[in-house]
Order: sequence, then structure tokens, then C-alpha cells
Amino acid sequence: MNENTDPLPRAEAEEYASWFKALADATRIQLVSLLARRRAPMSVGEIVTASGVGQSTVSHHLKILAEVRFVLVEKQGTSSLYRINENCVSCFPTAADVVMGNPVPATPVCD
Amino acid sequence: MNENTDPLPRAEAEEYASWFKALADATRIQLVSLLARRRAPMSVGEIVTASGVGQSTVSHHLKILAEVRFVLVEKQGTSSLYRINENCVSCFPTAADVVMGNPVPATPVCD
DNA sequence: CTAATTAATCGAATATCGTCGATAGACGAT
DNA sequence: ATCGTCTATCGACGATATTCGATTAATTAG
Repeated sequence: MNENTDPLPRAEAEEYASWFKALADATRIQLVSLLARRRAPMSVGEIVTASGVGQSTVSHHLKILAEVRFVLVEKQGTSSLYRINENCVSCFPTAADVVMGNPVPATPVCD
Repeated sequence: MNENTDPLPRAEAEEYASWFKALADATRIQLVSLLARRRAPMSVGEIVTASGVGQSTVSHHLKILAEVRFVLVEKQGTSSLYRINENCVSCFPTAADVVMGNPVPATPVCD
């Protein structure tokens, strides 16, 4: 049951869109993937050298990813340690699984 | 096993990003949700009146959704019939499931 | 206190996106 | 052939996004 044919409220649509928007950039995909594969926290400097992207750019993208809680931050002295939010890894499927470095059941998405 | 710690290739990251980008807009979320809830194909005109968005805007968004095969098109005379790609519905989880109007196991995404 | 290191922010240049109105193109009916 | 209907495309506009270099802020080390 529960065949919901009501239109999706705009506010809800905007919230979902904001989640997808956080992954709608190739650089952010790479950062998330990087953090997902090493389960350990990484400093911004490490992420910069590992990704080959400018420091300010990395900082900017990490902020966006942190705002939707795909990644979590913890300040440690002068460093900021970013790590993947395991919660999100288990929630996001297929395409997300591939990005996150998880084993994926079959084909990524769609035909 | 299969603990892949290699960096995600840029080309792959861009492909995944393109999928998420297709859902990174509230209007497109609403269109996908609309088509997912009615399993039947809808003409552009029906979608326009059901969504309250301008005709050219709807056309534009449907094109983007069709390019990543989230929706499928079939021309019928002077009309274009759009329908959800059921394949994508079953592939996309949680947040996507909610958007698609599917029953979702637990909480939408993240805490 | 000063210097050095690390990250975040600012400013700016460029590119992309979302939206609309108007136009063009395709098809069916008369 | 012509008219009416339906959809796609075009052109334009403002808004937003991505990226970089430079600067600032915060913290630790000497």
C-alpha cells in the first residue's frame, strides 16, 4: 500500500536536491572517494597532495561536503581532520557505493 | 577483500558527478518524482500542468533527465511521452527512493 | 614574543545553470 | 495546402558555481 501520488512538496525537493548537489561535482566525488577508501581521517594538506587540487579549492569543497554531513571534521591543533561519514556510505547505493569504494552488487546504475 | 585504495580516475568521477548533477535541481527532483509516482507515461503538456512550470523549462529539464536515462522518451504523433526508467528507480537508494515514492527501509539519509 | 605551519577566507575571473518568452519545427485534422 | 496543437530550440538574463592566488586567522614550536 501507501501508493503516494501526491506531488512532492517543493521544500522536500529542495532538500533532496541539496544532497545530490553536494555530489554533483567531479572534484567533490574524488574527495569523497578518497576519504571513503582510507577510512582514517586526513588533514587538508594530505588531501591536497593526494588529490592534486589547490589548497583553497580543497578547503572550499570540504566545507560543502561537511555542510551536508557527507564528511565530518575535527580540529586538531592547527590541522583539520576530515573523515567520511560512515552513515552516509551505508545509505548511498550503487553509484554512491562505487564512488565510496564499496563492493557493488551488479552494474553501477541504469543500463 | 578488494580493498581498493587507488584514486578514483577523473573520468569516472565526472561520470558519477553527471548522474548526481541530473538530480541536483529541485525542479528536476519534482519531475522525476512525478513520473515515478504515476508509473504511466505522461506528455509534456500533462507534466507542465501537473508541475506548474513553464513549458520550455519542463522541456529543458526533461532533456537533461533523458540524457542520463533517468527518464525515457517515446514520440507519439505530435506528443512526447516521458516515463520513469524503472531500472534507475531500483538502482537508486534511500534519498532516491523517497523521491521516487518508494517505501524506504528506515531514515532517509545520514543522521 | 616571534616565527613557522596549517587551514579558512577573501576577491576576482570565468564558466555553468535555471528560467522565461519567443520562435521554429513536426504532426494531425479539416 | 492550411490551420491548430504540441514540443523543442534559441536568445537572453540574472544567479550561482568553480577555481585560483593572496591574505588572514589560529595554533604550535622555539
